[in-house]
Amino acid sequence: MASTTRRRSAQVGRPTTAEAGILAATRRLLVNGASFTEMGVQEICAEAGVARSTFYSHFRDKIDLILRLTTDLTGSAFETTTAWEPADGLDRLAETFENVLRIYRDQAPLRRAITEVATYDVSVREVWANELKQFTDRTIEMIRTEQKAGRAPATIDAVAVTRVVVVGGEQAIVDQATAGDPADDAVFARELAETWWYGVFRRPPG
Amino acid sequence: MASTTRRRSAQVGRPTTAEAGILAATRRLLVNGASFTEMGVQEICAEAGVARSTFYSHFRDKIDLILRLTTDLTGSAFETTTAWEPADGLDRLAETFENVLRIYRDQAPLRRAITEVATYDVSVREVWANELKQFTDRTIEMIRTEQKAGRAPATIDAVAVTRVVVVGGEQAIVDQATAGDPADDAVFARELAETWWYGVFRRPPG
DNA sequence: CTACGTCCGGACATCGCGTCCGGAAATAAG
DNA sequence: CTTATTTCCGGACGCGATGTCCGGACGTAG
Repeated sequence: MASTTRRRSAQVGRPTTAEAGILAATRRLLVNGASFTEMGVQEICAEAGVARSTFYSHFRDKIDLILRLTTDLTGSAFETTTAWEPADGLDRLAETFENVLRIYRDQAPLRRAITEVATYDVSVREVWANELKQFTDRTIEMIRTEQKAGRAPATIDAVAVTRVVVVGGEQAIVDQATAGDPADDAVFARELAETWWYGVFRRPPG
Repeated sequence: MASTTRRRSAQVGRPTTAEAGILAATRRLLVNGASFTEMGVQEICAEAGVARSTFYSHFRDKIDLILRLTTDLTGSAFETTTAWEPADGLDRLAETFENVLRIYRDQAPLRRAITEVATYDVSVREVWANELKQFTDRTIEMIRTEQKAGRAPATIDAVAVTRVVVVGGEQAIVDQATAGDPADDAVFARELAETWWYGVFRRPPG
């Protein structure tokens, strides 16, 4: 419980508070390739130079920790992608994916951890699905607009194709960011952009 | 150690051996929506009506169990997809995806469990990646063939676009199979097929 | 009957989790 | 300086799950 009469310690604090230390240590361990599921609280605390009991006075459990970490990557990638719209054209779409890929490379370990936990924990899965939802909604809207303007075939099922685009695209980007060579990022981004462009937004009329 | 003088029991055996019982029980629990990571050995044995010690005389640990389960879905989906080739055209591709979706719906719980464990266990991840590899290799080959025949643009980077197609496509199918309405399967399959067809195999020349 | 293989049931050590508490250290208020 | 308050340490505790081990029951094949 925070005091009402005192300001919280470490106001501009050099002596990094334990909570921030734990967050940073976890990120560090993830960057080093550790699996979040398999790393213990003990291990995290050792890396943070903090007592194990201190961990539990800041986080309810490991799920709470990963959820707190999730907050850090709100926006960024989503903002980048949602800035693009069909009128910007194919080249700008490829550029957008290249930027997203850059962001994903930075955040890769953390994103990996989140999807990792999301596969078996409901609360994390829900948080993550919600992050994707805003993106899904926007894509559906964009496709419908293109259809009304006659630039995309009216026969496209916007909802179904959005599943292909968002779910599939996200996974492909994650895969490239984790397993692919950074030198190939530009080529990959271009291919992803062209596939979507000619396969969806400018698909030839049936 | 198996006897050399006696044949192994249960040769055609009705009295279902404990091992098969455990395998079946695990599958049953997965179908009921349980998370493999979160279900204990105790739980599995209770469902199988088997002593916990018996589990360990058949499986080294839970990873061994999931690996043994993986064997069950060799082929099937892969065989179905690799049967298709570009000469068969768009309609047949849509049909193929519909079939794959049917298979995935049957195997969904097991596949979910495997990808679940694959996110944090190396051995499972390797086995799974190897399953996908044969599919990846074939796709790259198909695209190159189309390029040589002048039916697909020579500018396509076969390796990069295959990542988009295989990794992204697999995930989209899994998502539709787990979260999508079965009634929408045909529409989804059609959209996936058209996206690939016009976005990759028959992408307009740059 | 005997040898063998399979399974049960329970004991055991071990480990990680989450809780709890007394006390040290640092810091701000009086 | 003294005191109150916050933060953290360090360790104890109970709990549940893991993986190992063993004695013995049971059925079956020689």
